[in-house]
Formats: sequence, structure tokens, C-alpha cells
Amino acid sequence: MKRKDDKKVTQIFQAALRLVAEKGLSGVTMGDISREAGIATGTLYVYFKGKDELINALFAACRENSVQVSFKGYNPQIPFKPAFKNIWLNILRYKLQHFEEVIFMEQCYHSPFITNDTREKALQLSAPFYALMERGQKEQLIKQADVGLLLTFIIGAMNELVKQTHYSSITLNRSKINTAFDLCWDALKA
Amino acid sequence: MKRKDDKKVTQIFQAALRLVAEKGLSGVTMGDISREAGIATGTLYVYFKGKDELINALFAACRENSVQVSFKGYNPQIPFKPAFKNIWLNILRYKLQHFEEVIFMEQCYHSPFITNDTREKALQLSAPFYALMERGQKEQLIKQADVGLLLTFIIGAMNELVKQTHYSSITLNRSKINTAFDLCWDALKA
DNA sequence: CTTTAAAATGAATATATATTCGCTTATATT
DNA sequence: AATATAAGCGAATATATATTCATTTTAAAG
Repeated sequence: MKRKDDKKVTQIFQAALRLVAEKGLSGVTMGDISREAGIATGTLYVYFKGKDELINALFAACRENSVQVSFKGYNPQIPFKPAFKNIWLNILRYKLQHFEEVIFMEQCYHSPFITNDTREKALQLSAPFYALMERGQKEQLIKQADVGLLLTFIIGAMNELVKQTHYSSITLNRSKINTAFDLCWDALKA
Repeated sequence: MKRKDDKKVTQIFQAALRLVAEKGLSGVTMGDISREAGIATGTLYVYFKGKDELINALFAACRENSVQVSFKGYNPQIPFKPAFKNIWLNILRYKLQHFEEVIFMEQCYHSPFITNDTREKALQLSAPFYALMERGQKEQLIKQADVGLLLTFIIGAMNELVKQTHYSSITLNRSKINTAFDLCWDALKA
């Protein structure tokens, strides 16, 4: 017997991401995805029950990936500011390299495709970020404001930065990245 | 003879905004819009050539509105920081009160509906914001970084703040708003 | 009050898209 | 090597959606 091919799921995801980033969620059909992935339309239905399931699975996969990558190299022994900068850079790098995911996630959030269940699970993955900010507050390094507010501020600014970078084809060199981090840090610091 | 009804355009726009904010751009049909607006589907085509034209017109209208409102009460005589805060609050208030527009604009940006021409025109309306930041730099009050970067940071953070506020049904009281402004100002200040 | 031209209608049509299904092909297992 | 079983296919089908159009309603103009 033949087995399902893990690589094919990756192909399908990549195709969907590319297309959504290019045309928006509303402009992408199952036919488009299969063509871009280099497989038959029917094959999509071997891997996913339908469009809804495909989109939800991709959403969940993107979210997990991005959280995973964020804390790479994190060690509570390291002083807060460099540890925070490391995470901030991890996220920024990830988003720049996976721009399509940024757009995809944004487009999905307000769409009939994503189920509440999927949304819930994505939210739960944010816990480590809350914990990080609380550490910074305990050490009196960052403002004693609502942690959700602080995170919102940082993530919103970064997302917009990533989007603008792609729209305007500005290259985000090391100097600009450091400036952006300084804006972020100056905003947070107590 | 009968005349076209300006109020009807507003109804159509409001209906489209409500629906897109609720279901996302991909989940909204011309039938949905006409039903929500309380008119027949055919009537939509009296006012707009088709879905594309409707979406582009709404996008342009939203953008114009929001820029218009931002500078309400601006006067170059007023010192920079309070003038800036006034504009920042104008934008925040507008976005909170017109949440649907925030979602609609975001969903539109990466979609096949919006034409390059529409996108261009929207961009041109940003000129006054660039000028404002340059004033702040001349007066040595804010960082001498790329103005685009500074604006990106502010707007991104604010958009996310507005979205999070709605998702989590947190009420953004005066104290939280001031905290958010302080984050923003501390990020910018020289 | 009548005329007239355009708005308004919504069922009918055209089009686009998701999904299914009978068939073929590939590959694990024996 | 033979067999079995699921993947892979893509044309056909079902469904959803945009758009048109013959008809009715509305209100401005004479």
C-alpha cells in the first residue's frame, strides 16, 4: 500500500501561504492551491477534508512554528535585557523570513474559516510571552503596566514593521533593526 | 425622474464594513451586502459597477475619513508634544469607534480587489503624518531615525491595541490610554 | 395631474469554485 | 513477483456567487 507523504503537506502549506500572501485569502481557490503545489485538486482532499480544515491546520502550524522559534536560545540565567533582545530578534527574523505567514495569519483572524477552537489554541501558546514580561517587571526593568498592553504594543509595532519592509522593498539593515529595537525598549523600560 | 440616493451609498458601505469585520473579506457576498443594507441585489449594481468597484470605493472612503479626522484641532502654534498627543488620540478614538474600518482596511491590503491606483492614492494621503514627525525632529524632541520607521512603529502598535481591545472586550479606560500614549512617546522621544 | 427617466427589484443566467468519484498508479507487505 | 491498499488523478458534479435584465416603482419636471 501507498503511504501519505509528509512532504506533500509541506508543499500544500507552502503553496497556500504563497498564494494568500499574493492575492489575499479571498482570492485563493482550491484549484489555485493544487496547481501551485503541483498536485491534482482531488489530492488535496486526500490530505484535508476540505478548505476549512486545510486553512485551520495551516493556521495552527504557523502559530506553533513561530512560538517554537521565538524562545530559541532563551535561558533564564541570562540578564533580562539581552535575553529579551534575543527573543525580539528571533521573532523579527522569523517574520521577515516567513512574511507569507504574517499575512496569512492576519487575513485569517477575521475570516469565517478559523474556528473558535483553533483561535483558542493559538491564544494559549502566548503564555510564555506573558511570563517573560512578568519577569521583566519583577526585576523592575520594564513598566508596571498591563502585560497584555505591553505585548500588544511590541507585537503590533513589529508586524507593521515587517509589512512595511516588504511593501516598500526597503532593506532592513542592522542599523535600522537596532533603531527599531531601541524604540521598543525605550517604550517598555521603567 | 428619480435621483440616486446618497444615503444609500452610506447604507451599502456600512453594511459591507459590518460584514467584513464579522466574517472577513472572503466570507462576504454581494447578496450578503444587499441583504444587510436592506436593498435588492440588483440595486448594488446601480451604485457600483461590480464588487471590485464597491470595495475600492469603500477603501478610498475609509482612508480619506481617517486622515481627515486625525488632524482635527491641529495648529502648528501648539507645542509639539501636546499637538502630537492630540493627533494620536484623534486616531485612536477614530479607530476604536470605527473598528470595522480597521479590519476592513487590513483585510483589503492583501487582496486582489484593491487596485494599485487605489493603493497609491491611499499612500499619498500619508504626507501630513510625515511632515508632523519631521517637525518633531527639527525641534529635537523625537529621535532622528527614519520617519517611516517611526510612523510604522506608532501605527502598528495602535492598530494592534485597537484589535486586542475588541477581541478581549477589555475596556480601554483613560488610564490605560495614557499608559499606551506614554509607551509611544517614550519610544519616540530623543 | 401627467409624463418621463431613472432607480429599484429579484428571479433568471452566467460564472466560478468546492467537492466527489470512478479510475489509474505507486508502493508497502507477503 | 504477486497482491493489496491507499495515494493520486482530473473530469464531472454540485454548489455558491456575481451579474444581468425585463419589469415595476418612484419622484422630479412640465
